[in-house]
Amino acid sequence: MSSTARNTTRERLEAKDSAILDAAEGIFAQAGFDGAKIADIARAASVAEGTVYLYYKNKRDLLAGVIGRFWSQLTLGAEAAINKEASTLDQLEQFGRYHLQSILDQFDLVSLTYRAQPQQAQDLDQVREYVKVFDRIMKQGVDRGELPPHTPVGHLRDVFFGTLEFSSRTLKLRGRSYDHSVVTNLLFLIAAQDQVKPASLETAAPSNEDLMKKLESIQRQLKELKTAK
Amino acid sequence: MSSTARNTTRERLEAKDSAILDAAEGIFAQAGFDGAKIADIARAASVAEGTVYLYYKNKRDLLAGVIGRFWSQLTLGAEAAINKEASTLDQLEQFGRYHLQSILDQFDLVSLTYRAQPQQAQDLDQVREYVKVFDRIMKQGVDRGELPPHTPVGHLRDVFFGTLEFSSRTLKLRGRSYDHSVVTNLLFLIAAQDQVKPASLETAAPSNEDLMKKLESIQRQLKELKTAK
DNA sequence: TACCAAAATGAATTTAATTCATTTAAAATG
DNA sequence: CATTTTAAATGAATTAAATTCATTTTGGTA
Repeated sequence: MSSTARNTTRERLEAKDSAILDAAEGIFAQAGFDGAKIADIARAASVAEGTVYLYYKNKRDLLAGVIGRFWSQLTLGAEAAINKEASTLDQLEQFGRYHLQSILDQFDLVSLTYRAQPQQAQDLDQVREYVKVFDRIMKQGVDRGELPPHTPVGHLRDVFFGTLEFSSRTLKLRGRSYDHSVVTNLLFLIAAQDQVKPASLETAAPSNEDLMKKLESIQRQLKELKTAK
Repeated sequence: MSSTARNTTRERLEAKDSAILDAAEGIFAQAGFDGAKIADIARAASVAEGTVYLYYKNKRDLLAGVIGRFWSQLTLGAEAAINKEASTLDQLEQFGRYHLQSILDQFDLVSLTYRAQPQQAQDLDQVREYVKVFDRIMKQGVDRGELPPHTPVGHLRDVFFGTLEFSSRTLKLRGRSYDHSVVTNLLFLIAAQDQVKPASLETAAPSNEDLMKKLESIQRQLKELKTAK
């Protein structure tokens, strides 16, 4: 067997695998897991039903293949969408925008990601890779001194992905499309957490606005007291 | 047919419906949607397979029944867990704690809620009712002046539920149990937003009415602090 | 007690995933 | 290039489980 021949064979097999994944992705997205029939997927991929089972152990495994490929591609896209020279907050904004747009575009596939208990732990490997994009941005932010050293990255990760996913559901439910204010608000929330507030300069007789600021400051302190207990 | 007899009959039917839901809840939670067999559910409920179909059109509809009941009960529990006299942030903390604890306890059922595209829009009615608990707390907060009038309730709702659900997934994934710091961190984020207003949002000069509301809020919080000691 | 209608049953049907004996195509051999 | 060997593909047969429905049972009413 020549090396050329082996390559050709492997390429042919990979092309068929791709065709099956493409077909499955379309049918799963359109019909959901239960609604998708292997017979339809096989027909769409121009192979026999039995052939699907040479590439994937069963229907669940086929779905895992589709989902895995989806998140891998998302990771590549995210890395391309983020400018590593930009400030941490800018990078988070780029990533947030990319993420929201992607999960809205491919809402049906994303929904299938979290169906039931993933049987195999490694079913979610590619999702974990994707999540690391966030972790890298945050780590860089801390290293650069743009984020405080105590930044709770783990918590913020859940805030980031949880908020964007629920926002995408809300948008879909209301039949609306990408809304940048979702990302803006989220970033504002994350940024506000570390905000250092400058002391205000006192000059003339206090206005109502000044009074309000003073009251707000008292309220802040009260809240801190309560949080502390 | 006497009214008493009719009641007895209805009660008997409702008891059977309950038995089927109980059985289904257990089997679905344990085996997932695909793994759950109607035959097993029927056996666990001590009815024939065919009987299940007198109460529910099909397997999907049965799952919807289980999920709907679950969220209805959660709504009742939430309302009991929240002290309506407490400050907005305290109520949010009570709700957040209750929510995280509940979805961790019944993680498998919660996961089934979002499986695939819900065919019927009204499949999520009970989830919507549950979400209104959050909206009511926020509305009260704005009315009382404890939250600024421009508070983006819709966005914060997605932050609240999204963060808690993703946090619960993270905790489960790592084999950990309820962690109060998740709720504390989330509340801190929400509170911080309330303190620091985005530069883009112009705030009108506060009226005396605003000042009075703020003072009333502070007074309420002081009372709570005193009671706590 | 006898009758009727509602409720329940479980065997039969249907649908769709999965298997596997057979065929076809590709690679290695000489 | 013809032959053998191995890998890949096929689709009919098998299996598993949801759903249906003809029949039986039950509870209420007269």
